[in-house]
Order: sequence, then C-alpha cells, then structure tokens
Amino acid sequence: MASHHQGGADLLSRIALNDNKAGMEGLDRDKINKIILETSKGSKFYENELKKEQQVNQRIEKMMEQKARITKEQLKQAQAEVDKLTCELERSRELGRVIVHVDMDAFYAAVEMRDCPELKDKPMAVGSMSMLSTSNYHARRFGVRAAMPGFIAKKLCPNLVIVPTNFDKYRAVSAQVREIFSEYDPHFMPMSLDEAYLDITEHLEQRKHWPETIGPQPFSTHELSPVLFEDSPSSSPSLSGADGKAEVFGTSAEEAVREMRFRIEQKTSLTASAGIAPNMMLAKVCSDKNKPNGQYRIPPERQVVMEFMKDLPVRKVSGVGKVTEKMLAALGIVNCDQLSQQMALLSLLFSGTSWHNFLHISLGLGSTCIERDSERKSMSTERTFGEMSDAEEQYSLCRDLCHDLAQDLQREGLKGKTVTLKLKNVKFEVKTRAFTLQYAVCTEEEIFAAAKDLLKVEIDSVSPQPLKLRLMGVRVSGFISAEDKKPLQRSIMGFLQKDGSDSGSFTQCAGSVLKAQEDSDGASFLKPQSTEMKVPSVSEQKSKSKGTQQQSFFQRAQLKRLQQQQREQMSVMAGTDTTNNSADAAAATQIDLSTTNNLSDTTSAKSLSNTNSGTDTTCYVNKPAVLKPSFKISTQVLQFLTCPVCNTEMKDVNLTAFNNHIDECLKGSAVDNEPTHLDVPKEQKELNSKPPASSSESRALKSSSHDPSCNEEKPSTSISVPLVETDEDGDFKTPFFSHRTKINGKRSVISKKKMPVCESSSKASLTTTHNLEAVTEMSSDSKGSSLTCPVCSQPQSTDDLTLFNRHVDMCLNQEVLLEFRESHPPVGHSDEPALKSVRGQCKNKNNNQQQQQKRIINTLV
DNA sequence: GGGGGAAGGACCA
DNA sequence: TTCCTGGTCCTTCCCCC
Repeated sequence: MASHHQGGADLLSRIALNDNKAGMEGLDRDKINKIILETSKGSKFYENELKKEQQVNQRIEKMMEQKARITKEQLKQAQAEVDKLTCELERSRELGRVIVHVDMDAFYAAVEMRDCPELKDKPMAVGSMSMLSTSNYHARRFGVRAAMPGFIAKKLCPNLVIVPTNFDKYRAVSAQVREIFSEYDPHFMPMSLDEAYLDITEHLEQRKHWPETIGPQPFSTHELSPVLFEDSPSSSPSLSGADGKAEVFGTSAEEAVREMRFRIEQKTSLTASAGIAPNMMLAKVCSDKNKPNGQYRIPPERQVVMEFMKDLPVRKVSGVGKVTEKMLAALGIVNCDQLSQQMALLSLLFSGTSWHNFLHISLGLGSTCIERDSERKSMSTERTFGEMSDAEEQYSLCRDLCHDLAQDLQREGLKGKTVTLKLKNVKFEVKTRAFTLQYAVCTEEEIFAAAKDLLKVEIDSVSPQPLKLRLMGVRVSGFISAEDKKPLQRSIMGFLQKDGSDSGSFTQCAGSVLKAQEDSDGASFLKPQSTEMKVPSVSEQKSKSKGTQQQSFFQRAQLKRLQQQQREQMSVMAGTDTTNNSADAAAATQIDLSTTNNLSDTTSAKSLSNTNSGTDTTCYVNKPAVLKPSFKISTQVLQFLTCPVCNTEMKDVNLTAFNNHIDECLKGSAVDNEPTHLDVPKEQKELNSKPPASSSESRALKSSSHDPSCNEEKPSTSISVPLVETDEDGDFKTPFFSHRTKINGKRSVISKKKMPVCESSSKASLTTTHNLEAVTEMSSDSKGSSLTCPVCSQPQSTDDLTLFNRHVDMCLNQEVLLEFRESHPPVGHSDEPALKSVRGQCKNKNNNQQQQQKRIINTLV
C-alpha cells in the first residue's frame, strides 16, 4: 500500500513521468524524473502542482479516517447491496454487439513523419517549446511524451526536433480515415481527429453472406506503407511481404478490423490500432493493448471478459485518472480484480455515481450503444497569455472573448442564461465566477455586461494590488431548451402557418439549420428534435432502423443513394445561382408585409406539407422558381429589427441594408455548410459569413491583423499557443472537429466534437416545396384593415396594435405550454420546474424572440 | 430535506 | 524564458422554501 503521507517522492507523482503508455517501457525512470524535477522545480507551475498534490493527500487521509470508522455490520449490509446490484447488472449484460475502438498511432507525429521522411529516424515531437502534442517512438525512448512542455523535452533529448502543428493537414487525413470508418459503420462515433468507436455488428452480418454475393473483398496493395515504427508489427502479415497482389480478408470480426486497418494504411500510409469487444469500455482498453499497429479482441463470452478484467490496472480504464488511481491505490486497489473485491467498501466511501461506475468496470460492463452526442450544455472560449496586470487590458480582453463567444453562440443558434468568468492567476490558481441572468443571452454586449461585472468584483477584491492573470475565459451555459426556443421559430413561419408543422426544420436560426444539415448526412452528432422535425430525415429513418432491425445491404445502398441525391441537389442549387439562392432563402425567411395580414391560406400550406410527412427527405429541397424578390420587407418604418438568422439586433436600420444583411447571413450559413468546410479556415468563413457594417466587423479585421490586447501573448507564430490534447496513446489531441483555429494566435472553437462523416452541401435555404408555394400564394393576398393572428389564425383588429400584440403573446404562451405538455407528458412532479421555466420564458418581457415578432408586427402599421 | 445555483475539481480528447 | 483548451460531469457548500 502506497504511503500517501508527506513523502517527498509521493509529492512528485503529479509531475513525474507517466510511462505506462505505448513505446515507453523499460526507460530509466529515475534519470528522467530527475531531469524533469530539476527543470520544473521552483516554477509557479510546479508549486501549484505540489499544492494540488497535497490536497489529494488530504482527501485520502479523510477517506482513510472514514474507512477506520466503518463497522463490520455496515460492511455486511453494503456487501448485500452490492451483490443485489451485481445480479441485476449480470442479468442485463449484453454481449451481442461488436464494438470497435480505432486509434491512429502517434497521429500528428506520424503525419509529419510521413510528409517529411528525414524525420523518420530522428526523435521528434509535434507542438512547441511550451507544450508538445505528441512524440514519435524514438522520442518516447528519451521519456519525451505528449503533455510535456517542449523545453523539458529538450532537456531530456537535446536532439529532439519539434515540428509545429498543422491542423489542416491532420483534418484532411482524418477525413480520409473517416471515409473508411463510414463503410463499416455509417453511424460511427468520432471522438477526436484520430479516434472513433464503431459498431460493426451489422457489417459483420453482411460479411457472412459474402460468399453468396460478392465474396471476400480483395484489396490491391498498390503501395507499401513507410515503416513508421521500426519495431512495430505489420497490420497484416501478408502486407509486409506484399508482392503487389491482392490482399483478401475473411468474414470474422478480426478480419474485418484487420481489413479496415489495412485500408487505412493503404490510403494514408499511417497505421492504426484497434480494440474489438462487446462494449465501448472494453474496446477502448483493447485498442491500447497491442499499440502501435496492432489489434486485440475480447470475444463475447462472460468468462473471457471477467478473465480479461482480472489483471487490468484500473488506470487503464477510461474515466480513471491520476487522482482516482491514487485514491484507489491507498485502499490497496490497483487492478480490477481488487476493485471487485472491495466493492462493499467502495460503496461506503464513494458517492453512488462513483461506486456504480466502479462496479460496472469491475464486471467488465460498458455501453453497448454508440450514441450520438447529446445536446451541448455549454460553450466557452479561453485564452492563455503572459502575465497581465493592467485592468484596462483585462477588460479589453474580456470583451474580445465575449465577442468570439457571441459569434460561436450565434453560429449555433444558442442562448444561455449563465455567464461564467474563468480566471487563472500567475500562480496557476483557477477561479470561476458565475452569474445567472433572468433571460438567455447570446450577443457580445449582453455577455460582456455580465462578464465585466464578474471581472470587476475580482479586480476590486485584490485592489489596490493588481490582479495578475495568465488566463481568462468566458463561458455561457444554461441554454434555453428547444421548447423555449419555439417562439423564435415561430417568429417567421408562425406568420405563414398556423401550426408551424414544417417550420421547425426551416425557421430555426442559422445554427440550427446547420444541425439539421449535419443530421441528414448520415453522421449527425446531434439528435433531431422530434418536436421540430415533423418530416423524418434520412438519418432519422436510419437511426430508427438501427438497433431495432438490421438493415440489408440493399437498404443501406438505397439510403446512400438518397443522401447522394440530396447532396447533388443541394450542390446544384448552391452552384447554379448563389445570388438567387440566397435571395430565395432570404425571401423564405422574410415577410412581405403585404402578405402577413391575411393568412387564411395557411390551411393549404399545412395540408400540402402534411402530404409530405413520412416521405423521404427530398422534400427538404428548395424550389428556387417559386421565390420572388417581392417577399422582401417593403416598409420603410422599421426602427429596430432582429436578424432572423444571426439574431443580431439592428437599430434604425435601412431596409435594404437589413435585407442585405439577412442575405449575407444566409449566405454565411450556407458557406458554413459547404462540403469543404472541413478545410475552410475559420477566418475565411467569418469573412464569408460576416454581417456587413456591424461594429464587430472592425474588431474582427483588427484582430486578424493586430490586436493590442493580445500583445502579451507569446509570439504569434503558428505555434505560439500549443494545441495539446491527450489520449490513450499518450498523445495529446485536439477534440475531434473542434475547428480550432487561431485569430492572431488566439484559439476558439467553432463547434464541438460533432462532425459529419462527410459534409453535405448547404441546406441554409431548406424548406419544403409546398411551404414555398404557400408563401407565394399568401404573398399575392390583398391587404386588409385587420391582421390575422399568426398563432390562432383568427382575424384581429389592428386599430390598437398593443391589443393585437397582447393577443399574439397570449396565443403564443398557450401554444408553447400546449406543445410543452405534449412533448413532456407529466411524470410525477418532475416537469413542474421546467414548466415554470417555460412560463417564465413566455412572460419574460426581455424575451428576444417574442420581441422580435412584435417588432415585425409593429412594422405592419 | 430537497432543489438549485455557485464554485471548484477530475477527467476526457 | 517556457506547462493548453474546451467540454462534461461530479461534489460540496450554501441558501431558500
């Protein structure tokens, strides 16, 4: 049992070399640790690590005291509970799925070595002097690994070559690899640029029938891969001796995965490792087992799984980090066998969530369903810089962060109520300060208003001393739910259709349209919101079929064709006449004032669109011919308008400018959805999509050339801020499809790790043909002295606009509540708070979405 | 005592 | 000279009903 008390060596565990990763066996640990210690000692970082180490030690001491107080009786009771739960878990154990975890070997380093063969024989790492992303296997022999600062690595290995990161390149390679993944599982779940989970159960079913249909697939070995790791085994025994002939693979899971890795190697000249197991937890562990360039399979038998778990160190399991490892070690638990034997004790010392997780691990259980990412919970941006003490500078930086964050939020159509400021001082101490607002925000001004107050409190708290910072971040969370967003969706289509049956997929702001688009591509990472998507998309149909019934090869091919058709139609539209297209899209989202006062034809729109329900997704395809420029807002009395795409509020805006702005926004979201957007730098996309003449534009331009607030940053070379992530391979990685790019050396994230397998073309102007026909019909309607309520369709007098607005508000409140109740059938009292929040949302005078409607209504007079 | 916000931390890629 | 960033989930504390 490790002595966790104040032993000097123990305090080092956070800083010392972590050598349990591939390629780092048999190193001279003591020598390496001595160098690391000498180089780090005395630094602020080191001091902070020591402090954290002591905190962990205190936690352990507390835990040990608690353990000493546990009685035999308590332990017995706990054991009974554990046994009961174990029985339940055993009963529900599922071994039927074949889950694969694929991980590219030393990905960034391997890509750089492939492209620069002279690096192959040298110790090299990717990153910068401040942080390394990954290292090759030569460098690992010196103890150089990911997450290590370059300057320490240089001490360990003076000949180390440090190559700057090139994410465009890694993304391009990643796209190639993903193409292969999608052929084995179109629903595969990417975890980062180099890593993914696949469920190949269905693929294996098809493979079984190969002899009757196409037979084992031969792959020609057109090119031999370079040897990236001289000691690595070949991915395919016959590959190494390849004589230019075809390589044939069998129908088993191992053969399928070997084939997949072979194809990756053929296509990219890079090797991958894989794990095959009945669940995700095991597959992940397995992929590390024969790294690099190897694979390992756990067959779907309970006995074999348990045998495998027995000797497995707990640290190898995803989710068990260095703190958990140390706490378990203090209890004498190092491997999973010990874990299962101590479950009763653990259930008394850890929270329910924690010990349930331990129990799952000890039984070799994990998720068997590769689920798409759920809805995003928060969005943030942060920046590290040199010491910054000047308050003015700090406020300026804070505003910049809010600006970037607002852009990202608006791009995804998100609004959140909680604004959190994150600060790291020069001692590496992290503080977060949060404030929850009454209403959801997404604009730079709104976020900054909250963030600057939080910052002020912190600056004042140390005054007259300056606040010495090395990092600042801003986060927005507590996003309003889909139900809460309803009024926004109705803001446009609500005028056109009483029940908004098809409006959901169409009238969401740009970000949401983007989601729908990703979804239709067969690799969506965002669940379609059923309340919004009345017409099932291809992927919806697919996800429905998945798990409940196996898709035949034919069905898959059909789906693929459908998607292809969709893409082609989109790209034809995008390519033929972009001006018209954006105008069309704009037309569909803008209301000709002359059309809104009589919506009696909404029924035709509704019934027509209903006939489309249940048919394929081609109904999403726009029909440019029915769109007319006359739909544009034609009044001249607008004073305050909100762009339906980006949500930007525009004061005293000239109508032509407003229309142009919407066009630009729509074009922008189209650009964001281009098939090539994987490789489009953020800066470029921003230029494409930027609304004109906004105050933020000048800042963006400034920031792309020089931003004085950032002059504290490390030199703005492409490697100024290291992009460091870590994975089981010991590599630090960027989250998959983070789209992290730098503006003047700053990083920001455009979208999370949600990434289509292959991007589809633009659907910024998605709607149904029938919708647009309805629009056309309505636009030709004559004006009258009364207005039709966009919600209830009842004609209302417009003599008193306030009364009319109030009526619309009431209708909306009722509608939203009704829809909320429909989509949230009451379960005890659990829905009450949410209901309250909906009510609050509806009542909220500041609710931008309703305001937006009112503003448009106001323009009618 | 439970719900919910705030703060901080573990862990992941 | 020099030790990242963005996201989720969990725990703990505290306040309020």
